[in-house]
Amino acid sequence: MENIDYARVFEEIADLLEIQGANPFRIRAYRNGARTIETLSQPLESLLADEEARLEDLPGIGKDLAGKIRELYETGEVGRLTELRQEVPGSLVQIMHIPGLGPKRARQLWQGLEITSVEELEEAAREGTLEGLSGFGPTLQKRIIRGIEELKARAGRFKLADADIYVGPLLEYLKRAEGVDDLEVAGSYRRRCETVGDIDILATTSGDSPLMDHFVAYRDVQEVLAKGPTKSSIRLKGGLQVDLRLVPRESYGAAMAYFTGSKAHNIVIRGIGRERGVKINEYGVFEGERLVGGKTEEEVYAAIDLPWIQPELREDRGEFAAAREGRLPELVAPEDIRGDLQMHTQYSDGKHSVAEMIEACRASSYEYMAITDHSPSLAMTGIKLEDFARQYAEIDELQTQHDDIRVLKSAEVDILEDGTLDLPDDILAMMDLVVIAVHSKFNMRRADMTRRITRAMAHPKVNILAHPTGRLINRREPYPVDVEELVKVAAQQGLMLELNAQPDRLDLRDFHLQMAREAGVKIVISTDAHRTAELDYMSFGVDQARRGWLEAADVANTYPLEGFVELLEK
DNA sequence: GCCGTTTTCGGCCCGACTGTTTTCAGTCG
Repeated sequence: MENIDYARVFEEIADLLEIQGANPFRIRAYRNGARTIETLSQPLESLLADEEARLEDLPGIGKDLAGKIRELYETGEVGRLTELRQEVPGSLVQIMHIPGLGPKRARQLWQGLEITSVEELEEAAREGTLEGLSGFGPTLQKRIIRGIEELKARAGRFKLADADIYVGPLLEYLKRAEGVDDLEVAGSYRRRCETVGDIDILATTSGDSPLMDHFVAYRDVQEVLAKGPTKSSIRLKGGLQVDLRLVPRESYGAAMAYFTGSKAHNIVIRGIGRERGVKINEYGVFEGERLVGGKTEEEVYAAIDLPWIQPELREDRGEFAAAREGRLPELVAPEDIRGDLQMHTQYSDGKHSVAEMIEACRASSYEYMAITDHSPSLAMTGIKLEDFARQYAEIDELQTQHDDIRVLKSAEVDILEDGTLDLPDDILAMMDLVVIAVHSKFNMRRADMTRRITRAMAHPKVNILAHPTGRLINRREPYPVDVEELVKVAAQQGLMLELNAQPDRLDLRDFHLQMAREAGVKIVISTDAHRTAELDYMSFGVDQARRGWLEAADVANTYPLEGFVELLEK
């Protein structure tokens, strides 16, 4: 099992304890433990195998949680969780994750109306039988129905970052099977979509390879859904479905193109093929019955007189015209990134100190970085007003110790309801750059929200608008806002827009990035790291940027320090 | 349930806001 699977067990225990009304600090201890495991830089199971390593040395893991980790490792389950599931219907956990509902209301539904599943809840909400429960007014009922609809729409889809956790080790395992030649993931995973439904792996083998047997024998298989000589399907313990297809070598490129998609992209390919008198399918390129290509993807595209198109662009969003006209973008790559422009420290809600964040950025060979703690209006999370001078003095002091990285003084300044900024001008004046963002009052009307943000963007000190739509993948819709207008204002005022690389934000969306690029607005890809390990989220930001057609020149933090600083001047 | 320059039990991050009520649960970061 992967670390995330261990973390999920602790999260589930925490959820069930919460419904039971257990001690909140005990609940938090489980969540802290889950967090520690999830952000561990090495596989928990390699620690477990290491005699020397002590789980109890991990932060937030004591004797009890360490015991439960070992129990899960050795037996595949945790007794306490099994007990809890008997005491509290496990399906209440799903109910608890519907926006507007929490542990108390989940328990209320269960004990008051014997509702234990999302289906029962939906029926009750639609029939209005929730009225009888105190606290369940008409607004909340509507919210519940909407929440359930959103839940269904995303059912079974994994965030790319979560899928990544499973795919790496699985591929490594599969490559160890005898006779495996090619092995690659296709599908939305290869296109680096923000979420993936399942994982499609294609392979070619030589001789009598045991690949399919090897595949279904993987240690993390929950269920073998199908097994045949050319296609097998498994469900992993984490719930992710993986299909493995064995294809003939001469069809590998055609199959790769076909299974990478998108569907819309493939339809265009086949259509152009038909115009030119060739048939293109997952087995190859055919003239009549004769196979004339398809060993590589290049051959497929060549059959319709086009250059190979990057998977991230294959959405039928202009890539065919660009390919025809020789103006496919040269997409930004992880190694182009020279700095990270949003991160938090212990001064606000970050886990690590300024010094630790600097060390981590130096380890990434960045040339520059910005410390952007939350402004004070975020209750108990934001940095205290009087701490800015102290933090900036600390940065100055640390800066004297390093000439290989420039530490920019900044803050993630909250945009208040009226579009003013949450910090006075004398504090803003101390900063090298100013990042602004919305963190509260999401339910404004679209026009009002747009005006609120553009007013904040008009402040002369502002450089970057962070996570411009506020959406959380699978959890929260974007607040209503006119992104086109934000892009226009950014272009007019020489502001940059952030592409937030947190795997559950990836905000802006790919098509917004394309829009910004066309308007000449520079994008910064920032991790918004709240701990050193999260600086690695940069790669997900780069994936998203590539889906948005961005080249290095479109991304401000690919510029050398001097060039980046010039971009700050408006 | 974890943690500790407190070694043994008390502290652990919480305040404003919203929808619903009339005292509270859930949501933000």
